Amino acid sequence: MAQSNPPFMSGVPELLLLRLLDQHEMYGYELVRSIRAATGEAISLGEGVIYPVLHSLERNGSLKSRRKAVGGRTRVYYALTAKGRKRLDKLQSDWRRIQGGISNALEAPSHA
Amino acid sequence: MAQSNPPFMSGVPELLLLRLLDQHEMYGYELVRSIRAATGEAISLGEGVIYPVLHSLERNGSLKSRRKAVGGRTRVYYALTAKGRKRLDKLQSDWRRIQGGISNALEAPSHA
DNA sequence: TGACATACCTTTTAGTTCGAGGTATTGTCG
DNA sequence: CGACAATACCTCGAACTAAAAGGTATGTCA
Repeated sequence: MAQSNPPFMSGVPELLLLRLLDQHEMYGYELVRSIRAATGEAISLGEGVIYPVLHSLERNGSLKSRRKAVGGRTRVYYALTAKGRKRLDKLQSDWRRIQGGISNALEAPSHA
Repeated sequence: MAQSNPPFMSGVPELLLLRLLDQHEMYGYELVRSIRAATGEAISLGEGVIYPVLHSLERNGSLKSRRKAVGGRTRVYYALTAKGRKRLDKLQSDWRRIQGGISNALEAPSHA
């Protein structure tokens, strides 16, 4: 099944992760819940989305990670690098451009 | 090259086409320019995007088409069906949900 | 004639989200 | 003590789709 290309979601996981990690470092499992909370339950991303994106962002230098043992469990905390902050800036401006463009289009009168 | 997954564009071509055709019938080549205009130049979609989407929307019954000869040239005009209008409603509400969720996330204070 | 705009179309490519599945540890409740 | 939920990490395969480039043909205008 795997509805793989849900409308309007492309790039969203990356934007949200970078945005949340810009506030403070977090680990994967925590991010799953933070995304739901930060978006007011509007967007929910599974672990199968979060972890791959986290890994690819770390690979390309946007994030750095450190392991931390907390109460017997090991957590992998991620934080933004300078490159990650630049990437976030770009994504945010892309988002605003597209969001604005669509707003323009939707605001026009219907079935004129 | 074919930058195939540009951020934030998934579902956008379909939404814009349905939205513009909800105002009045149009043909492909015209839609290419209308999208640029309607979005305030923020979004530009090539014919290689428009035509396939038009065809798939017609195939699934969201659009109906009629050929029309205009000044020696043939144009294929597309118009929304009832099903297309329902599809537009759904996409618009999906868009608003996601757009709202992202707004929430972006509005929170940075690097707390 | 040449060049450009109009008007239609297809093929190939890239890549990303998603669900499902898998492992292991800790905490909780009866 | 045993069972189960929650925590925490991870991988894989499938489905979908936007984009670029390329292709055809006609009309217009200098």
